[in-house]
Amino acid sequence: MIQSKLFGKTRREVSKDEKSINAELLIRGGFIEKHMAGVYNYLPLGLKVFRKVENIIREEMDAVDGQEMLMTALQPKELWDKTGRWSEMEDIMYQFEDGHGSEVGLATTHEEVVTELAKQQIKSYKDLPIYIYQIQDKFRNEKRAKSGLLRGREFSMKDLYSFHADEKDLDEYYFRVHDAYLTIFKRLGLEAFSVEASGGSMSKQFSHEFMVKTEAGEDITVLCTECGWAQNKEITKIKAGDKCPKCGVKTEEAKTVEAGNIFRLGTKYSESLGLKYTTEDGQMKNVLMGSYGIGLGRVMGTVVEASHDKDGIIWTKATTPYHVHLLNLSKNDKTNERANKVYEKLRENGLEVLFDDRDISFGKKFKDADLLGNCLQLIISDKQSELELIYRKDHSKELLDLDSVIKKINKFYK
RNA sequence: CGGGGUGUGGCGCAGUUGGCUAGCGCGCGUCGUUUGGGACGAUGAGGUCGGAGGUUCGAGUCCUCUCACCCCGACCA
Repeated sequence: MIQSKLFGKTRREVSKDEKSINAELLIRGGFIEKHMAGVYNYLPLGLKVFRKVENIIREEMDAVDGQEMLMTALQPKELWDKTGRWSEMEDIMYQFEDGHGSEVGLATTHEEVVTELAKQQIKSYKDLPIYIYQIQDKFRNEKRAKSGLLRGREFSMKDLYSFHADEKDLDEYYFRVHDAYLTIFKRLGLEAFSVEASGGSMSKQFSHEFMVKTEAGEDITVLCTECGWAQNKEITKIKAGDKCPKCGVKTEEAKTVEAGNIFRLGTKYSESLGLKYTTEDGQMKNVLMGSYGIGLGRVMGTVVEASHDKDGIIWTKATTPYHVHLLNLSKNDKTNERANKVYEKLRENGLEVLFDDRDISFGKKFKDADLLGNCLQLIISDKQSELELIYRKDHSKELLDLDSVIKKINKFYK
């Protein structure tokens, strides 16, 4: 991408109302713009990161046999009345009359729709188990939107729903998804760990939340640094400083952000919506369900919260918008020509390149490159015939020829 | 939803006890000089001061209502 043509300019300052680190850096970098409280537009650069997050999640959902589909956001009141959640969720659900006298709402989550759909597809034990997911926008009228992408009113979420004949099968799959989630966060470059938490209104059993340590977090987790035991402070009987119930080592408390959450729903929704299947010996039984969510924007915001410095964002290898940010510091025709060739050559080698061709001072280019936070920067100037590869994380640098640069970059992302 | 705060060119801000043509910095346009860590000079464009109503000879400034946004809290599949 040629930076002079990029839709999305960097800014030196951001509205004083934007208090969270993720919102400030993402807005300053031109990744997102705020449309209203808790509602953000994704500009091309932001979408680039978003897609990378999305693809990793998609790959791992496919790997646990999830089938992707897309459900509606606009839904009728009648459906939600069947589970009682129309009135239960009236504070947080956008509900309105459609002008023809029907009451409709924007989905906060999709258990109702997916269960209705499943009723048409699941009739027999032979149809089970089955796993379906979608990546779609959710709407929640949060009383107070805050923390940039971490708590929005409209946000994209991957939600997976599983359907099972018995508890054992549900449990097995639940922990399979649990591990898939850990893989997702690891691939994204986030240090996430799973935490036992309340099932809330979704489930009587423990649910699991996937937490990332950061000051911007809204949750407090009590955890053991030794064996990985962790519980949300809301439910735990262990106080920070107590001995870990599993291994006896002292526990501690940490602020965390919940990047994902998985629930064993059991028969809660199948009962209220009448989702049954026929067993091998001809009985009718309720289907057991699980639901599994990850907020994509929240993940993106969490990466920024967890990985930045005074100069800007430091994207992880998996989330970097471009593999390399090429900075041409020269205004000399010959060097410009060289820069164009380097740009072409990098792209021919399958690399994603952001090329800063703008007619501005070098200082700005450096500042912007650090703010945007691509993992690697590549400098071309009159000063040297070689290229200078800079690692965003620690600003270490090395002088290389083009072929070596390509090798280095490929190795870096491997 | 309770408490607190803020709304003035795109962004950040100043604007005195009500007074003249509403300023400054950044950004943007044009011209010139600059080029290894947010350069400099010249010049130009850009505003119904969040909105509505009121008080007054006169309102960015005072009053009432309203909207939006931020912070703390409550809430949060």
